Amino acid sequence: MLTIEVDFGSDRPVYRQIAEQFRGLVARGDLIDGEELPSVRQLAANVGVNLNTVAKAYRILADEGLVDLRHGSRARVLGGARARAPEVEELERELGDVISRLVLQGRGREEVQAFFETAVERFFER
Amino acid sequence: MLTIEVDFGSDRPVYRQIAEQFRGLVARGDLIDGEELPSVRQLAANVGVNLNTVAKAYRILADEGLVDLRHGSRARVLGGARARAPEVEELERELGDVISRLVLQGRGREEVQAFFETAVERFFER
Amino acid sequence: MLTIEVDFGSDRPVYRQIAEQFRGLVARGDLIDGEELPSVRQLAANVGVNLNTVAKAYRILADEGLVDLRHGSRARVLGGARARAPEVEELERELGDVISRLVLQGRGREEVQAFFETAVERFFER
Amino acid sequence: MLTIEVDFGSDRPVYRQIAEQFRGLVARGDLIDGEELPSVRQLAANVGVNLNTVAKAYRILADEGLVDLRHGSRARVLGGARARAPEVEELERELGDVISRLVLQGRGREEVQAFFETAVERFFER
DNA sequence: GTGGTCTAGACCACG
DNA sequence: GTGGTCTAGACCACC
Repeated sequence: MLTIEVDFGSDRPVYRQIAEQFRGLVARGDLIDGEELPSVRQLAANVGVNLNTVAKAYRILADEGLVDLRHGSRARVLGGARARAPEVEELERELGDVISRLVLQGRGREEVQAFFETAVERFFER
Repeated sequence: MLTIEVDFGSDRPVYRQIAEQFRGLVARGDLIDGEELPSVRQLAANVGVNLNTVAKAYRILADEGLVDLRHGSRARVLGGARARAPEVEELERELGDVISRLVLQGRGREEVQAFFETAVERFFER
Repeated sequence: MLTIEVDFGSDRPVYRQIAEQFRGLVARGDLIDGEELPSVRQLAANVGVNLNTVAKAYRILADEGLVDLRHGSRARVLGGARARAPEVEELERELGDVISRLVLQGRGREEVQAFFETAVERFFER
Repeated sequence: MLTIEVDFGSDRPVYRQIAEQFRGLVARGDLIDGEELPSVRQLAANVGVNLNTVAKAYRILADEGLVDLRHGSRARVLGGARARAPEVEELERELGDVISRLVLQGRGREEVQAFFETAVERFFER
């Protein structure tokens, strides 16, 4: 069974946390083309959140083109998935803020680089 | 004059966008110890938002230890400031999601690395 | 129903008065782990202040780690809460000034002691 | 020369910090009946604040009946000074909040008592 | 003139 | 229905 975990203490909305985790699973290849996602009810019960919250997460993934959502049948991962809008600018802005915060912690350029490399390794080698 | 820009279409609250930009300016060294920030009213007028919205952004920066906010005088950058630890875990999670999105755009490991390196360069060499 | 009272004549801001009273209720154990606070709107109406003023008070309590503030659901008291250290020095200074004022009212050392003991009793035995 | 110190980082207004320190000096008997306070200009220069700020502090002390303020001559300590309004309720409220904050730090009744006794000792034995 | 507080009221995000 | 964001605008506290 898939492990989805939610941090209720976080200020990131629950539905985003869920969507984000599925995005990660698809990006990593842990969920592949045609594979079924848990049903909304099942996942909601497992995670301990409202049905609508899970439904909202799935809708986001569908909007991004990552899953195929149909009435009556389970949500399925869409294979040749290529995320929707390029949104590169937003990613750049987001990265920029991460760098700022690392620098304000007193880290220099090399340390920031190292932090990034570790993150990439962790992603690809797991 | 300082350039602060706000995207009203974004879902990130305006006050956060403002705080984030100042954080960047301080991290980059474009704003240094003791330097004055624009007055709340001035900036609010320039950016085209309400006074309270700017005030909220300044309050965040003050809480992070980046600026000194005092009654009756302009807000000033705090020099030896080391921001309130922004929790490394959150930065890691945030980075992880950026990687996911890059991968879902079809980028491979090298391309992700390159994207990060470009971001770091852009930050440090400007 | 919770009783929160505000003195509009005081020079202490209303939002602080509200936060202070909740702090007292939690410290006294009148509000315990998991218990719900009144909704922002409800309390605002009861006390006769604006919604934002109450929200600001709740935000302070959340920042101190005393309550859990979450979108869509009521604010709740956080149990194992240990408030953000309020800096002992400040408490000492504050106490020092209270002593000065008591002395200037003509009270001697024993009377000051008695005043404090009464305050402690009142706190713990109610 | 009198030592008055101001913490610009504090959120307590400077004029109050100054008034508070004089109040302490009078309560402790370090400043006695008829004794002269430094001139507004002198003190302002020493402390590094605006003339008006010191003047405001002196005005507060005068309003409390602690000093005699006259045009043309130095401010003098008033001997049989008995602070103005009894304000006992405010002192009680203030003490109550100090107790709350100590308790929220995890201190029990005895520890709170001890904290208070230490404060009283420090005041009277210095 | 600076930042802070508060209001009334609209609209959004979340669960 | 909950808390969050933002506005327009008034008034206060501080220096």
